[in-house]
Amino acid sequence: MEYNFRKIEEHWQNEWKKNDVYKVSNDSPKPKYYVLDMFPYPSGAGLHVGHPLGYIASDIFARYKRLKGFNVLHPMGYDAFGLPAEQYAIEHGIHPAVSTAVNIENFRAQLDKIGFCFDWSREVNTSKPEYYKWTQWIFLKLFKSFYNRKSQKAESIESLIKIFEQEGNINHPFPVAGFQLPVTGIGHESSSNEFTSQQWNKFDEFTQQTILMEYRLAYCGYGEVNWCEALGTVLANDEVINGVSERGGYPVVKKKLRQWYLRITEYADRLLEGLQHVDFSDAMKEMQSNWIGKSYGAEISFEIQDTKNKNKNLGNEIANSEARIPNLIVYTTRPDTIFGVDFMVIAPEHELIGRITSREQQTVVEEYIAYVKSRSDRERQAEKKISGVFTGTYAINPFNKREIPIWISEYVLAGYGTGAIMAVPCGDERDFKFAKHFNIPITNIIGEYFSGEEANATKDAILTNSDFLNGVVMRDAIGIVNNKIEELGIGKKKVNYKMRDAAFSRQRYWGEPFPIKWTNGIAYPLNENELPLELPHVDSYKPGPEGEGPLANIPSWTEQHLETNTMPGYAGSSWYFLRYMDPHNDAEFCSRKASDYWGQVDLYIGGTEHAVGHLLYSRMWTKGLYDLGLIGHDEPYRKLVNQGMIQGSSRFVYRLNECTFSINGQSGDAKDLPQIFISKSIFDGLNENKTGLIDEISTASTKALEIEFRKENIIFEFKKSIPIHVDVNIVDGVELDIDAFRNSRIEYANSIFIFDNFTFSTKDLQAQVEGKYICGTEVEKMSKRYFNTVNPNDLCERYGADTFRMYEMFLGPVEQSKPWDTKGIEGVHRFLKKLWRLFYDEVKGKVWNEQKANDSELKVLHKAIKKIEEDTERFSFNTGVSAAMIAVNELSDLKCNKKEILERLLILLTPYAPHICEELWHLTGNQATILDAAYPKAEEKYLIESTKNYPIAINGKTRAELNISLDATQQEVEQIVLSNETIKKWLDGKQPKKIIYVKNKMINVVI
RNA sequence: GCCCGGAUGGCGGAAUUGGUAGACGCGCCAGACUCAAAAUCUGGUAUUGGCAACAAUGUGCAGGUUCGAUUCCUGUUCCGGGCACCA
Repeated sequence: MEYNFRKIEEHWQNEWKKNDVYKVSNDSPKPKYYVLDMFPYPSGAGLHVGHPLGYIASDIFARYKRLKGFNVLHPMGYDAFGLPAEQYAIEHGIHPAVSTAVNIENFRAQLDKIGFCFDWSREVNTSKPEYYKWTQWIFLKLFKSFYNRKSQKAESIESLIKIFEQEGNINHPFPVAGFQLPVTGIGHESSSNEFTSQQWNKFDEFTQQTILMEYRLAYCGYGEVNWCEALGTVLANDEVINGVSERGGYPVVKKKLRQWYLRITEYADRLLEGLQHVDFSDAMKEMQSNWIGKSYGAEISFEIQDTKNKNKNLGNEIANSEARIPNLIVYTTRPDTIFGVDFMVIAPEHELIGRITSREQQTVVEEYIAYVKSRSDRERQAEKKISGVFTGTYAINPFNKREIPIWISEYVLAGYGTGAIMAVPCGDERDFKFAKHFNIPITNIIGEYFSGEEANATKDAILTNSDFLNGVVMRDAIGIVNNKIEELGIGKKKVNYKMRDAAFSRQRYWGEPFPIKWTNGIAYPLNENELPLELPHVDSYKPGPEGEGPLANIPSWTEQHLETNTMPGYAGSSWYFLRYMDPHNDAEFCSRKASDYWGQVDLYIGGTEHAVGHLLYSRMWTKGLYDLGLIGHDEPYRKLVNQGMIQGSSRFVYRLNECTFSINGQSGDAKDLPQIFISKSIFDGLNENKTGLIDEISTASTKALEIEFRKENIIFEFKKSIPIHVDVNIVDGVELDIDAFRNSRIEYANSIFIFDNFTFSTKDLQAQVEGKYICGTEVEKMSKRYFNTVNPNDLCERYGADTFRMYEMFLGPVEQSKPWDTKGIEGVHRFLKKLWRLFYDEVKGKVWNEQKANDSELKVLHKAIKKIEEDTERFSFNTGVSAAMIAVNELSDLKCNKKEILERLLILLTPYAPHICEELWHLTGNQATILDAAYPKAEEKYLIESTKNYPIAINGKTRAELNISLDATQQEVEQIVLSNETIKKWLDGKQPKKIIYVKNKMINVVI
């Protein structure tokens, strides 16, 4: 009886489906456990072997937890809105809903073959109205809320209105300090952004709503987008390459557009603090806290020398209001360096530029700003070339009244701090390089800590050239300066965050519509009973007139004054883990009962690429929903495991290029020439300029062509050889399947292959030649365009899902990135066959029996239980698989076919290889499914050892091995060791300095 | 440029807390079974020298701490992920 994996897997997949074995109830006496995979986008390319890595890991863990007696939720669904479907629609005219549905169907078929234990009755799809109704609903909740800094939580906007009616905004200032109240003429100073209750009550509705918008958690503002005039559309960052559009190569500039935002900055502190209560890797926590970027510093105000007005003919045309230029406010984390400031740098977007640029500098400044407009933030930061322009104007250091030139440079970003920095070249590398480049004199305030060759960002130096700070250690000076600037009223201490509010709108079609109507410039929410606001049908996916989304082209939409933006990809994925708990509820997004039962996701598996995007947004949504009392926990994920990427291992063939040939002196047409490929080692030889190689290649090619054309007197020449990607699926290891290659494309049909020893294969001669065509290899991203994708279904077809699952795990630690190589899968397949043979022999048939197990067999079993359980618990699935292999090898060696042992081994393996285990479980007489078997317990009594083979090292280098009792004392050990021949030889009659004996580890003799 | 990872035999990887570097698997070599092949089984396999015993070298590179470092520290190179509109 053979291991017929195809039959077994099909049988059990049907059986499990028929019996709804993966259906999970929200009502169970068992403890709950929630295992979640990161939400997949159903891409048209389908799954390759990299995708299921995390799903297999989570599946193993979910099955393991179920065996351990938990009620396990393990759902799957689709993050179905997204740019690729819309792009596909633009190119092929197929509605995104249609292509998405097709993709989902393929995706599902692929997943089903792998045998996952997903509860498909809970499937969600973010692009379905019954799902996005609730995305819109939550958006409205955020729209109707503000962040109360006093109570440190989200509260309803109604309660804020009440506060304004009673006390104005004295206790609740605008979240963005720079906000300017609209001038309403109702007894209000435009320079202040405080208002009283009386003022509030007199404001007209527009003013009131404009003010409230500044507080809402979901709000409308203005932001910059990548605008491509030629395409008339807004582009995503990855559609822009080096400042031009990916499609067409048209120029892209930044443009301000009305945008929706989420006020995630209000949650910065709580997002930071929450990291202390979740089980994420330190690297992940670090990435998130760096992204939030909380820093402590000071805002310092510098007066600006009014050179512009000074230079002008002071006439009466200068209105009073324009006469005084406001101060330049900089944010610094190092106020201690105030006397080392040699220049100021302001962002090219800085609002003061227009007012402070001197006439002489006008042209260069304008040119520079135009240049920067075409550059992305990332390009600006990554740029090694130093650039900038002087404004022609000086700021005044408030402490020593020194004149400080104000420069503009792209390395200062408008979005961070105040968009202006005080540059201290002796202490900051970037400032240092800038000063060197523009020959700005450098003041040294840190004495010998500054070499003059590079900046030194130390806080330990004793300050010099620093007026009242001379002799003070920098670290201490920070506080002194902070107090001083507050005392003098020239600045204040300031906590700053790098994180910005999250842009929450896209000028696209394929996303959730905003449930918002605009009337007289005021955004009004739709009523809850009007939800879902369904995405209307469109005929064209072209952008609207002013770069708005395609919805702006639909009269029935614009007539109702509905918002024309749609929500971004992360809207639906910010809360999907809650919908899985209660997926069919049409009265609520998720009942409180369901979310209280399931609570946090206990295990979340996904890639680090989501480290700061999805993970922060979903954490913020969770906190918002928690504040509003809609759920009972404020962190979505208790534990996060990051899976590594599976890279592709590409294969190359090496084609001769620019070939010419002649027959009997008559030159031939290049298109008649078969393509000629040289093996990797010959190609490498060419690159190393090995002598004579070209002749040998030409000779071999000529011979091959003579056979191919059945003619003689052929002269052949080529110029060079280039590597070409070849489909990895027709390469066995590095050996090309020549027939498959010839059949893959018409132009390859009569290819000629030249092997390492210069024998060759033509189409006709092939059978007579002994030789292998060896391909080159390279690790690249797994992608269709490199022909290195491997479809999991092909592997399931050839080896079975159980083999595929185990092999994916066996490749290495889940967290690590590694290249895929199909070659090793045979070993895992052999292991499963070996497991099968412990039960059934091809010749003898049934070999398992009901005999009593002996001690050595029990020892193998319990060792395996302990190891596999530990490894599974710590997500070390690769060593878990290897422990299973060891157990099967040892039981085979012991010729153990005893049900008493094997049955428990099956339970251990069923999370990894569910089909074969279920089959054997039933074949050995069990009626119920193995899915709910009880996980075996490792019993220590079978594992206790009395002696150990100790490595005996001389000066740390192992020289001998000795079996010594585990309860030996130091004296006993020394005696045994010193009487050993090998050790004596090394000691050479001398006394050892020391003998280190670490119980159960090792012994080291120090000479 | 900034932030976060990674690097160990021909290959994927193991070594869980500073304690025998290379478990397990692939590949390769040799052998058994077989008319033959496949499958299966047995043995070997880091490198160099040696018939062997054994010795030297060895965890990207250069240093350091330690009786002892793949593991800790400093510096450095290369590769991967992210950097706010890919998902």
